[in-house]
Amino acid sequence: MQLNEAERQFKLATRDYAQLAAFRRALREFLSFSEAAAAEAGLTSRHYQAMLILRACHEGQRVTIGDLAQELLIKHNSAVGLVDRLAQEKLIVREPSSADRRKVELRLTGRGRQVLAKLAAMHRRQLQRIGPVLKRFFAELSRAERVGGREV
Amino acid sequence: MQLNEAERQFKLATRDYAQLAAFRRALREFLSFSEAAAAEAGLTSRHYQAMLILRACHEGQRVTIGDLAQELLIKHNSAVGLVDRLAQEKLIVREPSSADRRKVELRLTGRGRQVLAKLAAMHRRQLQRIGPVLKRFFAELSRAERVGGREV
DNA sequence: TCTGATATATCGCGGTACGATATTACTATA
DNA sequence: TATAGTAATATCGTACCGCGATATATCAGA
Repeated sequence: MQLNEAERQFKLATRDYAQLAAFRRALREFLSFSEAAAAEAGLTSRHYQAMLILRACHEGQRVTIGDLAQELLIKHNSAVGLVDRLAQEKLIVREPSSADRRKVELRLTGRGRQVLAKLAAMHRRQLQRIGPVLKRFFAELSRAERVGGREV
Repeated sequence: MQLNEAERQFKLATRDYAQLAAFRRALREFLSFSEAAAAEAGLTSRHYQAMLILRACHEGQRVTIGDLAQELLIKHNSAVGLVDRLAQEKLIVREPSSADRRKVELRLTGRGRQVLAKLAAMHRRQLQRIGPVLKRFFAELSRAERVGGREV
């Protein structure tokens, strides 16, 4: 196929596009799995991610709405809405910080931890399944890098 | 930290949650990068993904709206809306199929290919950057798998 | 105590995916 | 060549979610 100027400049051939497309496809499949798994529990993937962040932090540490926003790469007002939804589902509770009364600390409920445990286990298994595919992708990618951006 | 029933059942400790959280964080960072890169060109990440699919297919092959929906893991009515937006931005054109007049074949415009080439190159570089991180994650994950779901 | 910064909350908007449905075109069978 | 059934695309209304703008409460420093 005739390459256009930009494609020549960036040294991209159909094969490279196919490789990138395959990676994105794998990513979509994982995210789609995540949505479906969460949906089984009546949640969204965002809910799962938020709970994961709460559970992953060290004991004694408390995650605030601001922390959550920062970790999820969303604005704090978006995080407020997310926390509203999580609290409504009785997955987490808001606890006003005693040290700084502007802050709201978030804690998983028992139900939250149980739902999360199941979801986390499912995600772990799924990642173990797709791991080899992604490993191969990145191996090819770094090989291409060594020979100057294109396979030989 | 005291583990609840579900966590014991699935053999999950705080460290495992942290690992999963770190992976999701890396994913979010990549997706966020993708959104930002697309936004620079006045597009969304979805636009990029759709164009990537059109460009990745073998020469002579034509992607229809149904194909696009299937590849993007969205419903066909969602794909129609996406194609509307791409066509409005003059990134692709609709071409009624001569073989089956129900179908609409999609083709990248010159502008579409140029924009895509730049975005693809940026994504490729970003993936080369984050590759080592993800490789390490999957290595740890498969190591944990071999010793029975938990690090020793 | 005044001022500016910080943390959370509220409100309305826009984008996008979806379900339901419509429209057009193809295919098979009699 | 009717007719029924299926397939591909399009349309419409709805819902969710992230965001910008703004408000309110609290903290920290001069």
